[in-house]
Amino acid sequence: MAERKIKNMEEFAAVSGISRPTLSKYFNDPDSVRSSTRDKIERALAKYDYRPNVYAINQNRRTTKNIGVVVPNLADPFFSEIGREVEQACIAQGYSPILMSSHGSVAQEVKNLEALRALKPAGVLLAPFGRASDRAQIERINRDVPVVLFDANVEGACEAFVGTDNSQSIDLIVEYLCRSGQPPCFFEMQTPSNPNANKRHQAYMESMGRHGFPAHVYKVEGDGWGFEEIGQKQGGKLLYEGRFKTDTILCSNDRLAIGLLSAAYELGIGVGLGDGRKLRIAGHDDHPFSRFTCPSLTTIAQDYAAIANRAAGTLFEILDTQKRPTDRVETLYSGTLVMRDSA
Amino acid sequence: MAERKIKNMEEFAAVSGISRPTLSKYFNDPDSVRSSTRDKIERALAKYDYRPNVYAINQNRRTTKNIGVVVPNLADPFFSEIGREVEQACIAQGYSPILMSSHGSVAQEVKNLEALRALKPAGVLLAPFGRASDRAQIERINRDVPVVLFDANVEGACEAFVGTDNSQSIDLIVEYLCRSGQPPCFFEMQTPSNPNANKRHQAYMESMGRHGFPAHVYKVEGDGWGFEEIGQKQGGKLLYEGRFKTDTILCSNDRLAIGLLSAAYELGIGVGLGDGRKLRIAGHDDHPFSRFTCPSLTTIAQDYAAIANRAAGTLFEILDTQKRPTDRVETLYSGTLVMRDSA
DNA sequence: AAGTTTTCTTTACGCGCGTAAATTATTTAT
DNA sequence: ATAAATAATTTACGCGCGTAAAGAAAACTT
Repeated sequence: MAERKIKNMEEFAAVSGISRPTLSKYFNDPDSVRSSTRDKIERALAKYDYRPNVYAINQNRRTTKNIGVVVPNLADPFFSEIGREVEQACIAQGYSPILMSSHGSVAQEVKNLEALRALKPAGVLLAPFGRASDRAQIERINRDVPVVLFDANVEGACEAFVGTDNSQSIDLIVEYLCRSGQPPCFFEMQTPSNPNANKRHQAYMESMGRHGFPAHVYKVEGDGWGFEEIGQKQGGKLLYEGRFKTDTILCSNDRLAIGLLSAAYELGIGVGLGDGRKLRIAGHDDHPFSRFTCPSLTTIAQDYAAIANRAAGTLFEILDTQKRPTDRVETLYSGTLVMRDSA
Repeated sequence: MAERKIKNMEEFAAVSGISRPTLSKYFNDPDSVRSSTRDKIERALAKYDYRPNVYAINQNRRTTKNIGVVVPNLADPFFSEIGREVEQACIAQGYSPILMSSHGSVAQEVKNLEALRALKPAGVLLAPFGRASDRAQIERINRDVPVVLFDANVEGACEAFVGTDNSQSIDLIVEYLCRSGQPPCFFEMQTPSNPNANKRHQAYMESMGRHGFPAHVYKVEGDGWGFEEIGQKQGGKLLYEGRFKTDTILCSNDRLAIGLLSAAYELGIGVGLGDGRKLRIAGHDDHPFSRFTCPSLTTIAQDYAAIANRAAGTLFEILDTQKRPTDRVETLYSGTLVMRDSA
C-alpha cells in the first residue's frame, strides 16, 4: 500500500489506467461499473491508498450522503444506545451519520439543527425535546430535507414519527402491579421535558380508571436532566412524610425510579416483594442501570433496536424514492414487561 | 431575515456591498476587517441569512477548522461527560469538534481514525483504548495532524498526554481505607481494556507496601464493557464464597463497584460504616451514578474538566504556534477523595 | 459476421470559495 | 494638508470532483 502519494483522482486515474469519470462513477456506486473495471480499480486501490476528497465530493453533489442524527442528551444511556443503533443503520445503508447531542438544552438543539443545515445532509433523524423544542427551527430544516422523528413526537411535524406506545406499555405495568399487590401511585416531574411523560401520565389515569382504582399522582419539581437527583431528593421527601397513598409507586421513568430507590434505601425502607419489604417501585425504559439497582428494578423495556431501525428505514425509503410521503406516518412499538425484584 | 435566497458569496457580496475577498477574510476571522466593514457585513447578514458553504471552504483551506474527538465509548457516562467538556472547549476556540465514539471496540476506533483522516482535521483529541489500540493507526494519523491523548496513555505516542495521576489517587484512597478500618483488597478485571487499570493495580501494590500491609488482589474474568455485570456476577461469587481476605474492597473503577454493591445487596450483606455493616466497598472515577448506589459509593473523583480543558488547550497551542512540540508532555491531575456511605 | 447495447474515454465546464497580486480607497500619523 | 500606513477592491487562478455530451471500445445478440 501507499507506493506513492496520490493527490487526486486525476493522478489515480493515471496510475490505475481508468479514466477519471469512470472512477467517479465507481466511487459513487461500485456496482455501476463493469466487474472487470471494478477489479482493476480495486487492485490499484489496494496498491496506492487513494481516497476521494470528502469536501470536493460534497460540494458538487446535489445531495450529500450525510445523515444528521440529533438526540437530546448523549449522557443519558438511553439515547446513547438508540443513537448508536441509528448510526449503525445509516452506515449499513452507505450513509455517513453525524451524531449530535443537544446536551439537554433546547438552545443546543437549535444550534445543532442550524449546524446541520450547513452540512446539507440528505436527511435528518431527530429525537426532539418535544413541546419544548423550537418547532419553527424543526420545520425550517424539514423544508430543506426529509426529517424523521423518533422517541419524542412533535405533533404533525416532519415526515414521520417512530416511538413507543406509552399507552400500551403503561397499561401493561399498571395491570401487573394491580394484579400482584396494591394499585400503583404515579410519580413524575412537574414540568417534564419530554412529551412521553405526558403520554404516560394520561395512560396511567386511563388505565387506573379501567381497573376501577382511584389514581394518585405525585408531581415533584425540578429542572434539567438530573432525574436521579430529583427522584432521590423530592421522592425521598414524599417517602419520609409518608405521603404515598399506596405502597406501590410507578415512576414515569427509570431514572426517577433509580433516585427513589436510593432514597428508600437511605430511609431504611425495604423495597420489593419479599418479607419485610414495605414498598414496591417500578419504572419505565429498562435503563442499562436498572439491572444493578438495589433491588433490581421492575420496568418496561422499550424496543430500542426496532425504533432505531424503523426510523432509519423510513428515512431511507424517502431518500430512495426521492419523494416526500403525502401523509405523515406514526409507528408505535409495544413495550415489554421486565420483572425484577423491586415490584 | 431571509429576504431572498442567497446562493453564494458572490451574490452576498452584491447585496452587502462588500467585495468577495473581503467577505472571505471576514468569515475566516471577523476581527481581521475594519470595524465599519464588519458592521456593514453583519447588518447584511442579519437581513439575508447567508452562510458560506462548508465544503467549499474546507476544500480550499490548507487546514480545516475541524477537530476530531474520539472516545472509546459514549455509552459510558464518564466519556460522555468528558467528551462534552472537550466539545465545548473546541467551540469556545472557534473550532468545529467532531465527536466520535468507538463503541467499545478497537476495530471501530481504527475506523473512526480512518474516517477522520478523510475529514482533514486540524488536530485530534483521542482517548484511546490503550495497549489494545492500534498504535500504527494512531501514529499514521499523527503524521498528518497533531494528536493529543487524554484519559488513557499510549506510551510515547503523539504530542502529549493528559490524564489522572492514578498513583496519587489510589494512594489517597488506600490511605483513607487503611486509616478508617481494615486495609483494602483490590478487585479488578483479569484483562483490563484500559491502561489506567494497570496503573491502578501497580499503585495499589506500592501503596499497600508503604503502609506495611499485605496486598490481596482479586482478578476476575470477563470481556467487553459490561463492567457492572462482571462486578455483579464474578464479584458476587467471591463474596458468596467468602474469598475476600479483609472486609474492605477497593474496586479498580466505579462500574465494577456498582456491580459488586448490587451483588452484596442480593446476598443480604450490609455495606458501609454503620452497625451491622459487614463490608466496605470503594471505587474510582466518581461515576455519575455513584451518588445513587445503595449505599452511595465512596470513590475518587477525577477532574474531568481540568483534563478536558488541558488536553484541548495543549492542542490549541500546537495549532496556534503551527509547530509540533519537540518533547512529549505528560500532564497528570490529582484525584480527590469523595467520602460517601459505602466505605 | 454484422448490428445492437453497454460501458468506457475524451473533452469540457461548473461548483463555491481560498488566495495572491496589483490597484485604489481610506485611515492614521506627522 | 501631505505623506505613510492600512484596508478594501479588482482581477484571476486553482482546489478536486460531479457531470454532461460525443465518440470509441468492448460486450452481448442472433
